[in-house]
Amino acid sequence: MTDRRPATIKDVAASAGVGIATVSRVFSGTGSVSAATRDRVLAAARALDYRPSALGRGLKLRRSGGIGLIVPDVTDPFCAELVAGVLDCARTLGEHVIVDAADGDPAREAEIVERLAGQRVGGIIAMPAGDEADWRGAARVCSSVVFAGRVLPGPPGPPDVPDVPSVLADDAGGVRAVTEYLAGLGHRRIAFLGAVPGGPPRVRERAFRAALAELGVPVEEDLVVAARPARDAAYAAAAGLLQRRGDVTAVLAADHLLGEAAVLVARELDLRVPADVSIAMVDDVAWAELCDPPLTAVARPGRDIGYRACELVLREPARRGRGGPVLLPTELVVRGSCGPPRAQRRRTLAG
Amino acid sequence: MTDRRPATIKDVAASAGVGIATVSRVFSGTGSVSAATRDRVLAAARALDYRPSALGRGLKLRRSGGIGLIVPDVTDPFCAELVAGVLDCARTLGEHVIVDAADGDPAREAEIVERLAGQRVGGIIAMPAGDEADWRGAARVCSSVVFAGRVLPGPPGPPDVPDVPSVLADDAGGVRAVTEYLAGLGHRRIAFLGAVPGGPPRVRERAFRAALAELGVPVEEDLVVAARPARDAAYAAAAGLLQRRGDVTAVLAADHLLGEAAVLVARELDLRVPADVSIAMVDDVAWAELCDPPLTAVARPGRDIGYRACELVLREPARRGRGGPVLLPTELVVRGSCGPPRAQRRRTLAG
DNA sequence: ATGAAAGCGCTAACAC
DNA sequence: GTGTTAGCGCTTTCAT
Repeated sequence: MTDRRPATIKDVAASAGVGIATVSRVFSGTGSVSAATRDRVLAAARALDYRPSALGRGLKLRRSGGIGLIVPDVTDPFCAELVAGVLDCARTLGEHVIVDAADGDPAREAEIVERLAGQRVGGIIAMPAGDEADWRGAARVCSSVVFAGRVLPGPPGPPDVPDVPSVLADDAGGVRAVTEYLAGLGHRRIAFLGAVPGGPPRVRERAFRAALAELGVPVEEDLVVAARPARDAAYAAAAGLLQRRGDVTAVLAADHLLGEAAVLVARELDLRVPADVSIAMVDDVAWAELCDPPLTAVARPGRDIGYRACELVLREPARRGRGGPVLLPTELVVRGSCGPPRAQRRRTLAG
Repeated sequence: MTDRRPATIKDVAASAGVGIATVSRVFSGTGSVSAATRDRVLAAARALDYRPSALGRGLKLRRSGGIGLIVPDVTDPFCAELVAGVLDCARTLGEHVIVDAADGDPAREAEIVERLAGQRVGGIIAMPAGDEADWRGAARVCSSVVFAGRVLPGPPGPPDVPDVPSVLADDAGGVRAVTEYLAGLGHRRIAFLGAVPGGPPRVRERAFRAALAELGVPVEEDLVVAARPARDAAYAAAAGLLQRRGDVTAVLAADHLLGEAAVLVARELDLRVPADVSIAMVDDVAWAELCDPPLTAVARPGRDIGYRACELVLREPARRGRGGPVLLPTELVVRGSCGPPRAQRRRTLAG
């Protein structure tokens, strides 16, 4: 059984006794073909197991179609949801998706963009790791780029990269909601476990401060800590915080890694949740519901973000980022990890 | 600023004052070019922001390169790890990966295969949902297909689809290890929460039975239950089991959905873990460590499986599935959710 | 070492 | 309605 090469349009044309243009018309749906001819062509194609080559078509049309998707890490639950959303939308629209993970490394991200450009993808969706400089070139390389779930780091005020639209979760709204919830429970010494400066723009931290200010609760700088986005750093930050300030009654973690760290440290310190400390976090990952007590969290619509971004990149390549980022609503999922604050407490790590 | 079309090899040739063949040679590394000429070409290319079109190259070479990856669900932690592994390997080898999710639907899976074939990918890696019939055609459509992390359902004995290699976790070994561990703790009434018949071949269940038999522990049919792969079905199965048989001292869940259900049901029934029931599961997902007590689990090397599958599909398209599936070792991660059995117990769901 | 030319499989004008 | 033809951007003999 020799592995013969795939049938081409020419084979089908010959076998059906028609010209190749007719075959093309049948498969691309363009032009008009008589029903009889169409049937003959279809029959021949089926017999030959013919499948139009996206390569030939793409070359002629000078675009391969398809979109590129760059995330930091496909195993991160939020990224995975976002990927799933993009896949859903692309499938609906009949496009394929080339996925790659940049692991937060701008250089690797740049390489991926380069490869995607070589593939002549129709658009790129990215949760960017690099900064403005890294993406300035990329935007030129591909007709349409959209950022999803995250924007470029940089000064708070101005837009990120000119003309790159983005679709994001309303993090500020989510953080405000959970902060108000915590304050409403009676908390006054709320700690914020956030990401390091220099990383993505700290909209969560800013929203936290703003919410506190609005509620008339003074912000204690000592309670706002930042960690690098890694498990050990997150744990260290959480441990440092909870040991240093035995009087915090609630911890708001800015992402699921930080939330995990908070839960682990609380357990290590024999702090009961929520009796001794309330814990809440951004990102409603699967374990939030499984842990004991289940964790109150701000759910970001990762799937919707991906879907929307894909729509943007595929359907509206013209309209570029006009009107600022698309903000999708978050939802505060209240579970058992937050309660009213308790009298002063002071603990240190055992051992 | 007009969005002019990308530079072609012809533009570069003209700009560098050489023939297009020379430019081709420079970029494909084939043939020999004088250093001086190479530099001129490179300079011209840089100036024009030239990037070879994978389309043109692919058409000429009659293959687009790249590989297709089909999983049931990218948000499933195991699938995500597998995807990450494939991505790692493909990146190393300079190939791109088209990913799509079939959601366990054979029809959707077939469509995806069809699309990938149209893209003329160099190979396909799949965690298959369909059965032998569905894949018989696919294998013909693409020169190299490999199954990863799962094989086709079907009769236990014979190979699955002729000539389709596969790389799998050693599930049987993992289940045997955890079963022996449980038995070693003193458990005699161990329940098995598995997948429905008709789904993937029940190697876990078979391994469980075999291990029990080997240990001289009689298998009670009543303690071996199966659920459809969905949260509600898993929960129902776990609840039914634990209520019906208040005397089980340990539960072995065949995947993380089932494990989740077991944990939730145990909590609902006010069963202390591991004092009242020990719980262990296959799949060492993130929450296993976060839940209280942390769950003992069989870790499957999802990432390695993906990596290996990618190597197989890319490097050894010739050697097709000779010597049966590649089996990668699992690891029993012992945490706090299993302990010695306790005296008889009898509980029912409150309300 | 380098250039000219022939296609790879397809679509889009343009004839008929 | 249908066939013919000219490329799309590239690799690859085959000359030079």
